[in-house]
Amino acid sequence: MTDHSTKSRLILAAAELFRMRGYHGVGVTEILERAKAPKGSLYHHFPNGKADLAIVAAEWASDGMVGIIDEAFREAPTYADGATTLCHKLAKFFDLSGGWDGCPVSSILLDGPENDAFRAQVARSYETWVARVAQHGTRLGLAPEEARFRAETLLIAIQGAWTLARARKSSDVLRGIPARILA
Amino acid sequence: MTDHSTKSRLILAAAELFRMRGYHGVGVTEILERAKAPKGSLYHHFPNGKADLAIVAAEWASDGMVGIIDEAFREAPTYADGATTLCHKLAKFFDLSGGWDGCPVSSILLDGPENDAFRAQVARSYETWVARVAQHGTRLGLAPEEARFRAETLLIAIQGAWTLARARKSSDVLRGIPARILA
DNA sequence: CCATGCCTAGACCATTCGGTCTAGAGCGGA
DNA sequence: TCCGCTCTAGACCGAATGGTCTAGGCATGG
Repeated sequence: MTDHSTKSRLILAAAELFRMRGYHGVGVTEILERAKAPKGSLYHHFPNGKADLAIVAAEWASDGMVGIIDEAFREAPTYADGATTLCHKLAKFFDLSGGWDGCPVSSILLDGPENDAFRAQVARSYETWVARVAQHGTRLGLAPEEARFRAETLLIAIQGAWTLARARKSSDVLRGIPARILA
Repeated sequence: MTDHSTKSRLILAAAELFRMRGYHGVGVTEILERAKAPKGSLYHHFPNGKADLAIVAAEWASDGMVGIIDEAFREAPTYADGATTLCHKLAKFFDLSGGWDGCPVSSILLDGPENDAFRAQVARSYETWVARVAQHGTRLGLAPEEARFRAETLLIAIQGAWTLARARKSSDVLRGIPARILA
């Protein structure tokens, strides 16, 4: 995905646009324009068109989130430190996007076709994120059960805060999460 | 809105459909079919068409949420009891919808046109809900500041849990909120 | 130096989109 | 009775939608 191949450009463009306006809010031609690719390329790389592309874009975005989680926890001395860093990193990411973007993963959920493949993809992403945060938690000394419980709480709060942040056009609520759930 | 006028039917149909598939995921003709109304009626009652209707539907849904909040807290002996009842009521509502619906308010946010009126409407709804929960909190003995803080935490958690519930097709996570934030 | 893939290119298509417009039903008041 | 107004009714419109299809560029391997 770091390369500049047509396929990569399509995935990147799709992820960016979907997280701004959701699956149905973005037209295929708009994705093509942003990726500077013709229609033929899209349907060559993604035979099922928009739906295929959306799933792959969501997977890519989900992997990105895993990367951010790892970064946040890598040098954290405690679980609370890691969680706090994560919230701040996400707030920064939100600010960079102009205070509007959502995560492509849930954008697809809320907006995509009533397709079980879409729903399942989102569920899988959540599970991956929770597992990853929990893994860092146990590494940092939490009991496995407690780590899992706290990881899920953290991700629930992040998801809710992100939505509120969009409504308010302010990332403050993301930065405020640690004060709420790490008391 | 309890009446069966054409206008009411339009609002209800729009709210139901938007919360299932978001603003762009629903066509005007589909709303018309569900409401059993012709196009002329829509553009008579809502001169700006779909956008107007969406705002009004979101307002209506927001009022419904306020009603649920009041119901949950009306006979609650403590804030924690009220918050717990609220989570269970919402979980039941989620189950009734077949485990798929989101709230129309945030569906519009994530999906609607990049229109500031839409964003502002969502922000207003959140503020109303937080204020209402906080009001019940102070009535039940919390200090105003603490009530506001805990109300916001509760609504953040509900928002996040709702999204996760949709992904998992299970309302369990909504019922589990009290155990996470009322510790 | 041509043959054989992969990939790009974009014209083209049917369908659906949100929205406009004219016509008239139905009703309350003069 | 007939006017005037609100609301219903749906034909109709241009634009945009997602998707298909044929043609050709261009590299690689014989």
